[in-house]
Amino acid sequence: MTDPARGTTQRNGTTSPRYGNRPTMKDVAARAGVGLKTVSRVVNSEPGVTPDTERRVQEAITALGFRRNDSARILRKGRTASIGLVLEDLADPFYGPLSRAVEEVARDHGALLINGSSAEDPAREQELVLALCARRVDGLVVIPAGDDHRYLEPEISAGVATVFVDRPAGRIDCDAVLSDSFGGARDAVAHLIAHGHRRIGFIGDQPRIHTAIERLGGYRAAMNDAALPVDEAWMSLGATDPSRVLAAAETMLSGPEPVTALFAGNNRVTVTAVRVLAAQPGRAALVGFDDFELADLLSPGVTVVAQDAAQLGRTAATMLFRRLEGAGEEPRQVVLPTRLISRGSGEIRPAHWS
Amino acid sequence: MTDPARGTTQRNGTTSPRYGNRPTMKDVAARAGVGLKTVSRVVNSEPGVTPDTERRVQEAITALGFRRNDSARILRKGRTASIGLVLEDLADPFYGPLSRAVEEVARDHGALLINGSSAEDPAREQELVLALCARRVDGLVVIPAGDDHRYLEPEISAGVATVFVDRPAGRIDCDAVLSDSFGGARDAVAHLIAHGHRRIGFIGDQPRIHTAIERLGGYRAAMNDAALPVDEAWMSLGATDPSRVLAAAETMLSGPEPVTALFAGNNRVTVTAVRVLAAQPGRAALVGFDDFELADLLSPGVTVVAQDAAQLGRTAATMLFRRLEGAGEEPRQVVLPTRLISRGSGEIRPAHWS
DNA sequence: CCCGGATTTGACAACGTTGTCCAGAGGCTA
DNA sequence: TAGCCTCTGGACAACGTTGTCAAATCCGGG
Repeated sequence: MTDPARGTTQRNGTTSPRYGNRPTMKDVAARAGVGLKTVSRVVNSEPGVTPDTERRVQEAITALGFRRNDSARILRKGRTASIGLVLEDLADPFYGPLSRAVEEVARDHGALLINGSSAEDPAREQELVLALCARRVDGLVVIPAGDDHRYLEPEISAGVATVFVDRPAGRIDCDAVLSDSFGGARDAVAHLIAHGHRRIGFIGDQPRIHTAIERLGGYRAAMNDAALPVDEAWMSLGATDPSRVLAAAETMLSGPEPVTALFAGNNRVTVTAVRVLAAQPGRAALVGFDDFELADLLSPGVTVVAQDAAQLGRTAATMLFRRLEGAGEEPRQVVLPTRLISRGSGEIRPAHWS
Repeated sequence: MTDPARGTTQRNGTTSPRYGNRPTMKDVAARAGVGLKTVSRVVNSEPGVTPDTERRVQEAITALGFRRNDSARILRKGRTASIGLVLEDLADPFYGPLSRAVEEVARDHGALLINGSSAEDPAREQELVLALCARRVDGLVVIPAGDDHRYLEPEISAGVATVFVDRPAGRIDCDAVLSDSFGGARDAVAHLIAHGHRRIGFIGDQPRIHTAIERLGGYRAAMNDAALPVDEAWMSLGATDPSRVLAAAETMLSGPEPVTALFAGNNRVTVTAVRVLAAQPGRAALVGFDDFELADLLSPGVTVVAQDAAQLGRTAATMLFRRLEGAGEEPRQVVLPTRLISRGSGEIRPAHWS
């Protein structure tokens, strides 16, 4: 036995398929009584094969249950027709539609999608990205967890098309598709101010994350535009697990001068905030970043700054394939607008996003 | 030029990396002044290399930006360390956690996950599955759209470990992990009957889909157990897009003898039903199959039959890897229980699932 | 009936890696 | 110092496919 990783018995010259030892073009060729290359031609629908020969080959393929081994094909051709998507957590309702949109664009280009969750851990992000590069994916869509992506430089200059989404790349110059976090946050807080709120709290993601900082900036800008003071105690950045958010919200909502409104920095924070406020007697107002299902059916409805996750994914994937098709332009940054969907009580209820 | 698919210029004997023409172990070996196999040994941390030699190789690897080509490795070793997951729609909140759970188990086994959405189209399911087989994934987790999977027979007997989830395979004998749709549905409807309802409507997925039939069966069983008559007009199976569900619900809720309660066959139906009922003056009761975020904060809270999507995925992936590790047992079918979470007004509100 | 050109076919190398196996260097014992 | 053993390193084939190129075959026209 020459290779213990393969089937139970070594090849013995017959063409019968064996468990774990799939038939190859060579087997098909032998069975059809033709040359190896002729099988390849039939499999790839290349011209120059007589109908009679083709029939014989097709019969052999069916009889043996042959299926082309794409690993070998990929090795030979140099393109894998697959792209990688690294995001934070596939289970998060924000990333599902994004992922699906990327997949749809990939499909239009005949590519498969390899998916990985970084769990917001920079080391795991890097590990995943490099594993994908070793697989020689043609391109990468990355929602970064870390803030230093110099490790990607050799890959990119070796031709791996790369687009960052939701957050820009750190310390390298690279394509990116972002939402207007700053503008969206400013709109959200301005909305609260317009409704008479003066003491407004912001609960956001960890300060390591770009969008968290941008949204905090938008919050500050809106308060500043309205000449309102900002108390340090009104701003809380950190993990988005329910316990942390709950604690932060309760602190802001208690004390001698509690906030009268909360601005939640992303969908997970918003959901926890909804729960906290539902349990409070004198309900504070709430605006959340990211829309979510049934937000309009809660009472009161939750006003949100909506970003179109699917559009983010679609745009990124489209940029990626354009780059793969050869355009060697400078890296671009695309910023998509957000949309304030007002659902405060007494206001009209617009249709749910999408 | 021997191969136009590769870089802009043919290899010329130097070892410098070139755009689209990555360095190989051969290049590293030349630069480090060692043999090819020695580089392989260093890359794979195999024993039998002196520290000095190893250092020289490592330097060459770094200098050239070498990264092992896993396509070649896969071809040689016969295992891809990747599994495929074919589901209906990654954007559906039911599949996100499931997918994540599969990924997590795969990760524990050092495997990557290739993801594809069938869009509930049997042809697309087959196309995806076969594309994954051509990539020689080690295993497949399939949420089937079609009902005839004989096309998978050659693949399975060639060693592709396959587990079906949520719905059983059609016309082949194969591992499957299911939720107790029948029992869950019966519990749901029994719950409504216990609360005094006599005319109960069921809106479910297309009759082609196994779970839809099972849940309809559970509905019938519960009605039958209570000796209640069932009107044909109370049962509607079909696509789960909002317009169809809306029409079905409105028909059931109108007329001389409207239903007083609805049982929704899955999460998408439930969401639409919530909207319909919210717009109705005399609110009918609602129980839904599948739990959803914030179901408890709607008023009234929505009682659901919860299935643990993550647990489905985890179980399936675990079975898959066990099979890969060699156990050649008979195909097994695992049925996971569902859990009725009662949230009707006036009742206690248990914590949200998970 | 034979020649020229077009068409069909197959032998062979290459893609980049890993498994096998052998050669050479170095150390130890007798 | 011969003989043996261990350790390190490298040559080579193989994985299954596709691109190149040349050989074989066929056809019609002169």
